[in-house]
Amino acid sequence: MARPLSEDKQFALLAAAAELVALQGVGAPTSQIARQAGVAEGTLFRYFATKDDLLNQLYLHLKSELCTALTAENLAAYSLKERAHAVWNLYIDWGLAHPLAAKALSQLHVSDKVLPETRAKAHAMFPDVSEIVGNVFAGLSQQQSTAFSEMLLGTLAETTLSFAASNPAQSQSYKAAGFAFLWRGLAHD
Amino acid sequence: MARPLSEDKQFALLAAAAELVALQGVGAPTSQIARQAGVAEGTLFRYFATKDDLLNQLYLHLKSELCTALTAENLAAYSLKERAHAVWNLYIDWGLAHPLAAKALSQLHVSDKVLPETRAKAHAMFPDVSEIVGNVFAGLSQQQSTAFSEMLLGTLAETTLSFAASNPAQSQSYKAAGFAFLWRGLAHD
Amino acid sequence: MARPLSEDKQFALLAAAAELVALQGVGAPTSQIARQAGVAEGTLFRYFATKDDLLNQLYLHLKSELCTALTAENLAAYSLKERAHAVWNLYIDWGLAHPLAAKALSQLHVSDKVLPETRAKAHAMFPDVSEIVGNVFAGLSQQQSTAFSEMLLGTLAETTLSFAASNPAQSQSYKAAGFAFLWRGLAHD
Amino acid sequence: MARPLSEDKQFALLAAAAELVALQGVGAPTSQIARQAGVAEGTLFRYFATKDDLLNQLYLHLKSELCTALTAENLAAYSLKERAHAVWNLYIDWGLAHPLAAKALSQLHVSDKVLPETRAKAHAMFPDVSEIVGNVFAGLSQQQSTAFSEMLLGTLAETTLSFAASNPAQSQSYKAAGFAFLWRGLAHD
DNA sequence: CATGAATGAGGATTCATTCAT
DNA sequence: TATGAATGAATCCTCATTCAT
Repeated sequence: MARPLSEDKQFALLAAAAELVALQGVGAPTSQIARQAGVAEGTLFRYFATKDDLLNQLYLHLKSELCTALTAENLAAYSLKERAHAVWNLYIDWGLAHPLAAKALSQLHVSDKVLPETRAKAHAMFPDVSEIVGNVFAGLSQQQSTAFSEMLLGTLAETTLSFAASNPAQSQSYKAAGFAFLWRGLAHD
Repeated sequence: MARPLSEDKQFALLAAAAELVALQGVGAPTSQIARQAGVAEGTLFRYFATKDDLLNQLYLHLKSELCTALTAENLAAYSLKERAHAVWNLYIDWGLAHPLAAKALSQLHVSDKVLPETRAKAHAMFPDVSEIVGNVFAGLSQQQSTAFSEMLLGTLAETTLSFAASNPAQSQSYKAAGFAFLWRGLAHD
Repeated sequence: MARPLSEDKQFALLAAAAELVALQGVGAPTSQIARQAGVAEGTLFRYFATKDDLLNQLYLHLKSELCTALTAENLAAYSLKERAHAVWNLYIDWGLAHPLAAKALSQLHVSDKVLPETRAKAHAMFPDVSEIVGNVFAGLSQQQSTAFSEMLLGTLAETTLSFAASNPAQSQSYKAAGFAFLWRGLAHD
Repeated sequence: MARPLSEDKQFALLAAAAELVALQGVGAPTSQIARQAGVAEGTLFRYFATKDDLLNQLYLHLKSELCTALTAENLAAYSLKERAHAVWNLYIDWGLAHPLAAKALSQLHVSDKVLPETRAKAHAMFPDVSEIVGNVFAGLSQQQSTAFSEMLLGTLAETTLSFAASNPAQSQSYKAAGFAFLWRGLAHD
């Protein structure tokens, strides 16, 4: 076999895509992504069949990195609220540590280039949070309530993150405020 | 001296832009927007200097329509919570009644084509909600708390609206659930 | 109305396309065709939706020019053979007078970019030659015989033309030889 | 010293090229040809210096296969017409038996990628048919007449073959009709 | 010798904007 | 003022060919 497809290059392309998507949105040109990754434009298309494919894989890649960050600690010994709070903090901290990744993710979140299948795959990566989100809203099925709560959790975290990232001096306060809001909203205790 | 350019055409262009931005995102071609508005391609640029200008004006236009909807009723006589709930319902109902406008707005919300000045202008249109959002979060100034709460309110409403619009049969339940979540999160009573 | 779509430019594009298709085949780049026509590359796509569309329209255009050449004279007064011979000569003479057009036509003839509908439309432009092609071949229906004979006539003319064009000194001899071959082949008299 | 490159692979590449050129024209990508042949992309270029070289060798290869088919039988004992008819039938039958080869050949026939030298080499493979094509056309030298007649023979056969292949039920009738046309055209007896 | 990853020039097409009419 | 033809830079993607493994 000749040279194998380099994981380094694939990673470099994803990293370059994350950065440029964060800064320019999903309209970032493939030519710039390739240049930023240090490869020829044609090379990008050996790793990703189309630009849309790249965007979908980037979404999975970033979600998977986020997922890894969230499951870093073993929280089994803690109370529900403590676990929830720990995961919330891990999320915000991940976003603060990787602002471009977080920004790229929020761009992809609202892009119709990311297919429903991809979103489903990404969703499946995350551990079950139905315990955390808890209550069933009146008039909604268990499933509908959970999906709705999960989405609220996600958008709350994204908003909190953007405030925390914009005001580094207050980031810890926004982080705490966001969790307080969430936890009350979910009507625990 | 009266405005020399037809207000009808300006309005038609904004309406066309709203529809196409809702369906295709901010990448919707100006040529299609012009055609949908029933004017020539070049005419669009007599009403809006650039495409970015059109997008910014569209943002203001939609925000202003939303604002009008929210201030339709005189709520002075009601309690704080009743007023808040009424405004929440007016928001969701406006979104359900004008799904394309709401969708366009959420596209513009995340677009970097909409300038900070435009966002500030739009924000200034809305009445003060500091009373409604209430509490000050620990570690944040009054101003920071209010800005944060307002943003949480906005994203909550947007998320609620998207669920309500996708499940018309449950739209009332989502609307109620969203408000319940918000009100608890804001820690009133 | 602003400037109308210029017939001159459309014609220039078709002429440029004919020349470049003749010299380089249907793979001739649109950028070169536009340059040769003296217009910007984008302009080509205002006159022809796609390159394939251009090729199909070019086919019709050239066939129509050929058709015009063949029907220039009123031959009603002549015998069948005289009429056939006159048309044959008009064909070869047209090809000798417009070698690039003839060459382009033979490239398009074998290209799968030219759709069956286009071929049908072009075929319909030509006057009925069933009288000229005459006989029915054993085992074939009238319709099959005619289609077959017409095609033989066409390829014979194309071949004759290419020999005549390559040997200008003998062009009249090839022209006569080709007709002699055809007329005997068709088993008239 | 034996040839170092595998004849199997060379043959597989030619066969793959024939099929893809038949179906897609000379624009068929080398990568697809290689894949179809079961070898790596780069391997193709160890057997053929360039794509054009491959196309020229393919032309020779197919012409040689055709030539073999035409000289399969010993026809010395038959009359001129019988021999001519037999060869004609062998041609058409070969084309019906190997439709992709025949289609590829007609694509190559009109392609300017096949060099004059290649065409000359291919022509030299075929036995002399000057006896069969017979007559000298008025105004043309013996050599010119023969070349012209040979070309007419070739294009007639190609046209006949395409009709026969498209209408399998009538293929024998087209085959006979084509020969009748040719024989009369050549003005024998 | 075989492989297939890497390359980058080139191709068709789109689109915001200008300007002649 | 309204029009829409004209523009050409920019975009995504293809592909013949090279060369490291």
